[in-house]
This record gives sequence, structure tokens and C-alpha cells, in this order.
Amino acid sequence: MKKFEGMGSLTEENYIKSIYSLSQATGEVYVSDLANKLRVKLPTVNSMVKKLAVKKLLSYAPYKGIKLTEKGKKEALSIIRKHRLAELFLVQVLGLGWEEVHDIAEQLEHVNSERFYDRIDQMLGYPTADPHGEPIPDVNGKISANKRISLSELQEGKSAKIAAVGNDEKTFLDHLNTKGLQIGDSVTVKRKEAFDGSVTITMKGKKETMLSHIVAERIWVEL
Amino acid sequence: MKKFEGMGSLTEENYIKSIYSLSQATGEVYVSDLANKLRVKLPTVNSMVKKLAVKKLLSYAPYKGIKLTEKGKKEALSIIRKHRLAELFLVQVLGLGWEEVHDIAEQLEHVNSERFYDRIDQMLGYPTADPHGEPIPDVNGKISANKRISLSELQEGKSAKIAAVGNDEKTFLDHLNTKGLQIGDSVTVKRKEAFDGSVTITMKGKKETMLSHIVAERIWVEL
DNA sequence: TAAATATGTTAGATGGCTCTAACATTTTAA
DNA sequence: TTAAAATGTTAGAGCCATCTAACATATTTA
Repeated sequence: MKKFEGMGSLTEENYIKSIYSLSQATGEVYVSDLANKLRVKLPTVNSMVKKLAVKKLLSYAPYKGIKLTEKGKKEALSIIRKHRLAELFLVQVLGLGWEEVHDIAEQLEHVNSERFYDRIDQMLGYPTADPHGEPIPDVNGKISANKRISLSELQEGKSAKIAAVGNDEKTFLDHLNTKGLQIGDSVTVKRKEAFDGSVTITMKGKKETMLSHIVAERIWVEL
Repeated sequence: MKKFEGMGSLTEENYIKSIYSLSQATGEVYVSDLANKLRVKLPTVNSMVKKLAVKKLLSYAPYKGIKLTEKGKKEALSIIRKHRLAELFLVQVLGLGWEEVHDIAEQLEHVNSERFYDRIDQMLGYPTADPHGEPIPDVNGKISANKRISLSELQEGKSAKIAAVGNDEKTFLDHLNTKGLQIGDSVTVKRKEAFDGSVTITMKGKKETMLSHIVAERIWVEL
């Protein structure tokens, strides 16, 4: 699996991708966040980050946060594009379940072939969101902007459409399945408990369901 | 891209696969053949071979040939199965050209997911040959036996069906395209030149074509 | 604000896969 | 049948991504 000149190693790609997604979620990315996400120790991240800084994929100063450069963002978006196209493909073409495709997509996202992904993109009709509802960047890294908020931020009485979930863990996705929640479903917030942050919602044709704060927080909705 | 316990690394997989295909072609496999095929130096192969011997994937004694064990063969067949399913998939489902799919399949063959390959297998209708005509081992490593000979061995006047090509280089595949040769075509040997081993063939609806020995040798036919 | 805690960095080691240089064995041919 | 050529092996090094142990800097809190 030889990569083209100038391409990062598989490991580098994973760092870049993780930095990107962490910065989307929290703005700033710290060495420890990365270590945590990638399940490696701090010094490992430290040296890798220095290396990526030399390659101009990110900017970084000791004891400060990590920021992707334009070059780094471009690479991250390319990997994310491949990941999400792969997920959608696995679900729509191969008929796999949306909660089981993540691990396979993690592997497919490193496949180095423009042709391969162009064809998949074409076959899927140039989609703009993956099966989790996450937006798919186009070939140039552009993301169709669609303002989203967390379900936990939605006011009582308001309705919105489930657009994405901010977690790929199987246990989480299984939980949503048991609750009968799907991307695209419209939900209405009936009550929000100040005490524990839990949210009670209704959906067309179903009775009330309660979601704990930790779950609601990870569900993204569009108004 | 974490592998399951007991699985070989990507590098190991490539060694096993190459040993298998070299042994199919020539019976015996030598350190130098492998070094050549994998484009690494002799000592590299030497140490890797020792390592694989410890893992009981092959048997080997210094200055002697290399032989896969049953365990090694099983792993090789699993990788080859994935490679060939991937090639066929790329051609039949994604509509890529049969001469361009090899590099992508080289990457896809390392994807670790039974589900993924089961689905592809199913979608393709449990095929027994890839777009080059090479047989696809089933889940248990079984290959549907179909005796083949090289076109260069076919006697004058005899006809046979092109079943496979023994070379994946782009220049070779392009050459076959220019000659108008396709897997599945029936050809008849009109003349064989003793001097240079070249073979002149005819095909239904086309005029005579001459193939050099080096080309005829790499085309496999079934009677 | 000084001590305790959390976070980040440096130094040095390891295992995987590769290399070059030097040496050993086997095969070929004069 | 021995010298030359081809092939294979060993020793020692380097790079990558990782680790642990020790040390440094920031942040929190008593």
C-alpha cells in the first residue's frame, strides 16, 4: 500500500483527522485530548505534533494549543470526505447497518485513489451527508453549511430534525436504535430537567421518550 | 486501522501473498525472488522470512527454498480472495477499467472485515473468477479447479478460451487491449514460430494477430 | 500566594521494517 | 576441480511510532 510522494503515513492521517474533529467539537485542541482520543501516551503525541508542525500541517508552540494550517485542514477534509463517502456507500450500496460501518470506513478512508472515490461519489449521487447525518465535504473540501445545534440546547416546545450524531461508539448507536431514533426524524422537546439535563421528546407516531443529558448532547438537530 | 489479535501486519500480509503467488508460478520460492518481487533487499527478506517461520506461517531452512505451511496458505488465500473480489467489484460495480483496478485492490485486500467482503461476494453473486480470469477462493480457501495452460503451450490448430493473464503490469494489460484480447475470448493458434516462440492467433470476427513469446506465455487458456 | 494538582516536555529505550557492508555457501564454467 | 559468479546470511545501523521515567510549566485551590 504505497502512498504517493508527499502524502502522510497512515498514522499521520489519523492525527490530522483527530485534530480536525477535536477542533470542530471544542475549538482548541490540546496534546492530552489527542493522546486520549488516539489512545497513545502524551510524549508520543508530543513528538508527532512536532513532526507535523515541521511539515507545516499544523502550528504549535510548547504548552499552547494545536491548530491545523490551511494545508492541514485540506488534508483533514480529504480524509473526512473519504470516511463519510465510505460510510454512506457501506450503508446504501452494501446494505450494512449504520452502526456497524464506522470501523470499516476507518480503514477505507486511507485508500489512496481519486478514481475510487470519484466513482463512489458519483454512484451515490454526490451526497452531502453521511448516514450519521454528518456533512460530506466536496472534492475541494467545501462543506454545505447547515447550522446545527445540540438537542440538549433546543428549547422546550420547539421541534427540529435530527441531522447528525456526535459519537460513533457502538453502544451509543445501539442506544439510539432502541429509542427508535433515526437521522431525519422530527422531534419535539416536551420537557427539559434542569436537575440532570435530561430531555423528554416526542416523535410522530411514538410515545414520549426520555434522553439523558449525555445522549441529548450528542444529537445534532436542524431547525 | 487496528488489526485483530493474531493477524499479520500489512507487511506480513504482503510477504505471505507474494510467497504464495511465486510458488504458484514456479513451485519453489527463493529469498531473491521475493526480494525482487517486493522490491526490498535480500537481508530484509531474510529476516522477515525468519520471523514468519517462527510464526509457523512458512517453513524454511538457510540456503533452501521457502514453503508456506497450511496456516500460511490459508492466510494467503484469504488475502487473494479479498484482492480478487475487490478487483471484480471495482470493475463490475464501480465501472472501473480492468487494467486500472489492481492498485486499488492492493489496498482493499488489507481491509479487515468479514462483513464487508461477505456483502461484496453476495452482491457479485459468489463469483469464481476475477476480471483477469483468475479464480477467486471461497470463504474456506477452496479454489474451483480448472486446468489451465499457457497460450504459448497450446498446439498449432487448437482452440481455447482466454481464462486469465499472469501479469498485472499496466503496460502488459494495455498491450492486450490494443490487440483486442479479452478474458473469455476464444482464440485459435494458427502458427507457432520455433525461432522466437511467437504465436499467431485468430479470433472470431478479427484478423490474425501475432503475439510475442513473452506475451503468449503470460496468457492462460482453458481448453 | 504558595502548595497541590494537572498538564506538557525531554531523554532514552524498544520493536518493526528497512538499509549497507562484510562474510558464507552454492552453483557454474574455465 | 578449482576459480569465478551467483546467491544467501550476519552484523550493525537508521527511521518510525511507540513507550516509561524524570523533569518543567500552568492552573487550581487552600
